[in-house]
Amino acid sequence: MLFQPSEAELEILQVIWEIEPATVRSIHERIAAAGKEVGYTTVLKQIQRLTEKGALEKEIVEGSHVYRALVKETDVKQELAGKVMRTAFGGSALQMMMHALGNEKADPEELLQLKTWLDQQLEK
Amino acid sequence: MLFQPSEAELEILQVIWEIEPATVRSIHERIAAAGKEVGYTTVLKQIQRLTEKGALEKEIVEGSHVYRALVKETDVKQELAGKVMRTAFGGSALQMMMHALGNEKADPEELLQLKTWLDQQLEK
DNA sequence: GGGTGCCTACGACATTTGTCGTAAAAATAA
DNA sequence: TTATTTTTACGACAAATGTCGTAGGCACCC
Repeated sequence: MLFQPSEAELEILQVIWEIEPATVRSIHERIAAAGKEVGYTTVLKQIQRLTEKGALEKEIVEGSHVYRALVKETDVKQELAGKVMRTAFGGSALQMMMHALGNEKADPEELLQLKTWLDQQLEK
Repeated sequence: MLFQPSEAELEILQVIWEIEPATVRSIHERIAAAGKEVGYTTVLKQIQRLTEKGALEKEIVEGSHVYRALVKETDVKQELAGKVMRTAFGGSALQMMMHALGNEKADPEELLQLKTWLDQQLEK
């Protein structure tokens, strides 16, 4: 089974996918910049756990520790979205979609892109 | 903040939304029928916790206990889908969509329905 | 009235999560 | 070479989760 990160773990993974290879400090800074105030050692601990679980690998380059993801962003996200769709929306992408956009009026730009993608899918 | 059920809790909520008002036994049976083997008291415990948390209410009708949901299906699901969209897909419904359908070739029927809904959205 | 069974109430546990604090190790600055 | 500042390694904890086991209650059957 593919790796299913917890919330805090996913947050860290996202940063790593973006700036990989990353140091604990750089990751902590990103998280902080995103408005989430959490201690440095808290982030470190999560990173260590992710490494234990095999989702990250640590490499020591000239004394400093840098981390890289061992799980692919697409795979993890596909697993996540797929699981939600299956367990909460009976496997219906449409249902999931409607609930996701629900009340908030969807961004027109998004809708157009979605339409483009959809037309493409229908052609096949 | 809206109620955010854990996995096991959501599974029970789904059954209740469907057959409400429900008894512990009927819920347990549904879960079992769906292929998830879990003890009767396990389900009971989850139901009691959901009730404590205010997601369900218990009524005693002629000696037997029946439960009803106090949280709306739409609200809970909107919260869930919205949260995933925001935290994992940067708020992009399109991204979530593509990952959800990802590898598996999407069901044409689904895609058509989605298209219909989409066109409707675009008109507004 | 006593036995048999289903139901509910409760507590217990092992795990997982999210967060830190502290101490040891390393790297830097003085 | 000593202070000082960073970093890393490890527990430690409380809360949440998923699962049961056990003990009482009640209802029904003979």
